[in-house]
Amino acid sequence: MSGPTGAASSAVRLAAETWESLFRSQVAVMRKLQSGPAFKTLPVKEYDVLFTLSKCPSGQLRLNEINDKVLLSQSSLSRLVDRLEKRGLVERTAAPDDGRGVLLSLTEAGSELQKTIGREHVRDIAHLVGPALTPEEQRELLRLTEKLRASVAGH
Amino acid sequence: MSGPTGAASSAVRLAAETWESLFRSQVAVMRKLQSGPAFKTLPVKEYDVLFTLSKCPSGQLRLNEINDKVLLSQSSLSRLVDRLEKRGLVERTAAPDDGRGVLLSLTEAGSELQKTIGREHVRDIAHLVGPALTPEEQRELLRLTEKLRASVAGH
DNA sequence: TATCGATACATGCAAATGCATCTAGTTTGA
DNA sequence: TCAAACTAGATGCATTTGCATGTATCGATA
Repeated sequence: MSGPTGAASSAVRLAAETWESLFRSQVAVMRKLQSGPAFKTLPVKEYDVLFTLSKCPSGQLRLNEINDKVLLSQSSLSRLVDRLEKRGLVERTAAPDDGRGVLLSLTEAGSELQKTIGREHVRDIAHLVGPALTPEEQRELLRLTEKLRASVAGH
Repeated sequence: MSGPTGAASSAVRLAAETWESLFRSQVAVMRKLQSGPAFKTLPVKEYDVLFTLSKCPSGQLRLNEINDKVLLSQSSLSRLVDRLEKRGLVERTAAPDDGRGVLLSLTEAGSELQKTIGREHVRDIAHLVGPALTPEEQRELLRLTEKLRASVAGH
């Protein structure tokens, strides 16, 4: 048996290995997904913004809310939205309650494109994840990652 | 009860939601990690290459092997290695068995820097993951993500 | 063994990204 | 109530990234 130091160190090691495994699995899956034909017309990061908007009940999100969901700097998101707007897929609106804020919403074309890519994307995901894990395992993975995300978000 | 179509669609939905949750948790954790002081001196992606080399038993890896672990195009990795080499952290060597190949290895300075950053990085991970999940949950998450990664890798 | 396709890595170049900074609007508190 | 500190988002600029392509080597086949 190791003493307290050994126990603490093994807890640290477990956390590190868990994160490493989560990260590498994300890389492996993402690599496959983004190489699919669905993302020839629109990069994954841009699709992700359309997707996030499509899932939001009000249909509108502040840029800083979107920024929380995406691994991009504030300025990069601003310019990514520029590109989406130039393509007519999203619309910027002044936030009614905050003069500094910008609300983003999907245009009709943006919504259509999201659905089109989304259908294929979801199929690709199912082909990768479905054979890898049983439904119970998927539910458990969903639960654990959601728990982790919630804990980290509440920093 | 829904018929076969309903069952299939719910399996697809579960896979999609699982992936979405895995992805968002990765984003949340990575965001925290990369904003830490450990990565002021070296970007996370560059650290990841040093780390990968440090874990490899032979101490040498082919560029294409590293490329499998990292979410970067081949050309981006090539230039990332240029930067590491310019800083004296890694060394390129011709692969003995394949005239096209390049072996990468850590220099002494690279190994030192990896250890220094790594110690702090591991601590940061433990502070994020440790409070979020019990050790059993972490082990299960590790198992599930590794199973997923292995399945996806074997395409 | 000469040829043709595939693989490993590098490089030119246009596009995307992040840092620092700017502007404008909001909140705080003396 | 007004100045100072703070927040949301945009922009200049240097760095990083990916796509397309180039060069060299490898492997299979005829």
